[in-house]
Amino acid sequence: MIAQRPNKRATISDVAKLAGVSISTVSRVVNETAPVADETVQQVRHAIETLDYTPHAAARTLAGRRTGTIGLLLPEISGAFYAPMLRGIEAGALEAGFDLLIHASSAVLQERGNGSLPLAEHNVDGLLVFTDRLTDSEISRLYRRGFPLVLLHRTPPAGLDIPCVTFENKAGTRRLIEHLIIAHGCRRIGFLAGPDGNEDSYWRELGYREALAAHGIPLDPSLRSVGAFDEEQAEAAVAAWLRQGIELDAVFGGDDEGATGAIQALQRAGRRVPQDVAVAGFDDVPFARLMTPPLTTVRAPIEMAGQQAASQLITLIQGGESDSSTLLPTELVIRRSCGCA
Amino acid sequence: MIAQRPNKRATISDVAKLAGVSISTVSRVVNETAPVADETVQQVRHAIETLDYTPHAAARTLAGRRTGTIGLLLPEISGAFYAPMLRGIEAGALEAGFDLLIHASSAVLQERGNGSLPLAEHNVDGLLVFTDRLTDSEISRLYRRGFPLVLLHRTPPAGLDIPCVTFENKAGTRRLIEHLIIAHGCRRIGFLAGPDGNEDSYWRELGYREALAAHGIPLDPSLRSVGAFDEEQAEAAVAAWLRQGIELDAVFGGDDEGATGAIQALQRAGRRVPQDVAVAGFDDVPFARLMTPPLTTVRAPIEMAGQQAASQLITLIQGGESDSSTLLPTELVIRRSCGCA
DNA sequence: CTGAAAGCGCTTACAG
DNA sequence: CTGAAAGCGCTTACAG
Repeated sequence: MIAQRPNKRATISDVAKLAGVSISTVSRVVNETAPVADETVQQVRHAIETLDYTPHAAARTLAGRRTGTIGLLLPEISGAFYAPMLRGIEAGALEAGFDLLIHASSAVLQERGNGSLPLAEHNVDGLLVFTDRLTDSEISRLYRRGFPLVLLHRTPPAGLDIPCVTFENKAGTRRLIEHLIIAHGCRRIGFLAGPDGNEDSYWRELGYREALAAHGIPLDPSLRSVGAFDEEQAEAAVAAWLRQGIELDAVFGGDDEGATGAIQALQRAGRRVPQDVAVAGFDDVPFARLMTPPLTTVRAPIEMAGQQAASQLITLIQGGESDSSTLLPTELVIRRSCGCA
Repeated sequence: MIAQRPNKRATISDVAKLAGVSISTVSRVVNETAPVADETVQQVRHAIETLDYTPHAAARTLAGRRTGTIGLLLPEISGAFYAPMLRGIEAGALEAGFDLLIHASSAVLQERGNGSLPLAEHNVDGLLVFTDRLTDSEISRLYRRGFPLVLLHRTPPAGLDIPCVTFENKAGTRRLIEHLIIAHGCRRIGFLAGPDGNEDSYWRELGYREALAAHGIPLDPSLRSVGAFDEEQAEAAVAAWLRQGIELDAVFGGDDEGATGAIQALQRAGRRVPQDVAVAGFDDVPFARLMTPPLTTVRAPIEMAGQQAASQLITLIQGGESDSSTLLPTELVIRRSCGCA
């Protein structure tokens, strides 16, 4: 068993005393916020070292009115999607010297017992919002307070000029579906939608429709189901199609997880992929190329999206201007699951 | 272009004024830290609501000497390993009402320009350390200050009584290797070590050796290479074995990423898995069961490890006692890559 | 280049 | 049950 023994820490006054200067001067050498005589700097530095002094973040925040931290609101941490996204956000935050506070709870911005919000104006200087859990009205409230906000994969509520960064979902999907149509002659292409209300999915569906329309293929509503960007749900959806005897020559999984589930269902039912049914995804998650067959998909710059979102947020925090909306390019990645050799 | 317009916020004094009470009273109703007359409570609550008041975290921290936040130090965010680990840590933190601050930089605990540490005594109440980047001496320094610390996948520097949580690496690996030996008659089993100095890998190697010894199989040093828990490095290592004409009837990838690389190298060289060479991993990452062939591996309770580590840290922070070391059980997961049907 | 002082927004004894 | 006051450890005008 281990118990903790508390311990006194050096403060700015201790340093000032030891160095024989005022705390203002210590603050100045620590922050390089005003010129200080060389000799004085040396004394202060030495005192800092011998006392192992480290400034107290909360005191700084309170006195200086900034936390040096950005917050991230996530729906939940799972799936291959998150690692690259977090890496990008971390990179964006760090390169500007900001810390990252994350909240993946489903109850985010729910009040806590003590009445404070888990992630709000006071522990972060701004918020990156990637979740449907935050309602439009909560977003409005923060926005009206002038609190810096950047949305990921989600457009702002009507009338609010909040920056958002998303992928070029529609064009990417359209290119993918057209490849299926043109190169592989597919005409009955199943579409697996994402979770309800998901905007990425909304645009992908538009791209899907455009591709069909452009090639004179009528839209068949029975070819639409919900995979929810979830392997299991996608598998169930495709299994249901198969059970109902719905003819398919391809299925677009909505994302790579959905494609994975689709492949499972197909193979389980004895269909060969891609010989009997082509399958394609979206994201190009690290595992996509390792699947059997390797997955044809649309590469989304997930990491870059995270980094850009973080950078934009920090620009806003620092009083700068930010683009109101960023659409990151996507790229078709052709592998074998579509039928290409 | 979007620019930010700042905005005034209500403070505890505003609330006190509006409610016609002192700030002490407001503090008491907000924190439920002392009995307050019902009527007063109502007035204060009402004032809080009309002013949309939210306590300032930094002020609370400064006055109350706690941040309500735990920090996490990671080497880098990548691989299928991280999502479950983060999920567990988040869960552990949240259930105790703590926030999570993460740092995945390689330069962690490196001083910043302003002399403050990115993650230290002042922005967090305790630290979860899962990285080799933090040297033993840095850990000692924090420990000596009485700063709550919990180590993940790493034992404390000699003499320091710091709690750590790890997997049952040795026993799990031994069971796995014995399965290869007993069920599949393997005798020339390649071992792919993790990154240099990695403790998980160290124990897995001991388990590997024990298994061989228990079955009278001599240790062949040429059967050891470094995969670094990385797909590409593992692939290169196995490719090198093949090129050198080293005979193998199985390879243990060190972890699932390593196993993935091994399978790639083997298949690329025309060897069938598992008919020609069996392959096994460690972790049972979400994708393991989806690989071709489905991967035989050792299931590590990654998410639980994260949660336990967070809980233990919070126990320490709250002045409680914590186990000095937690060894989480692992479980053999037999699929097809070992040769089982 | 340097210091004294006010103030950031809270919590927490101390009185009553 | 309630308030006045000190103090948490800094930053930042204001003087000099």
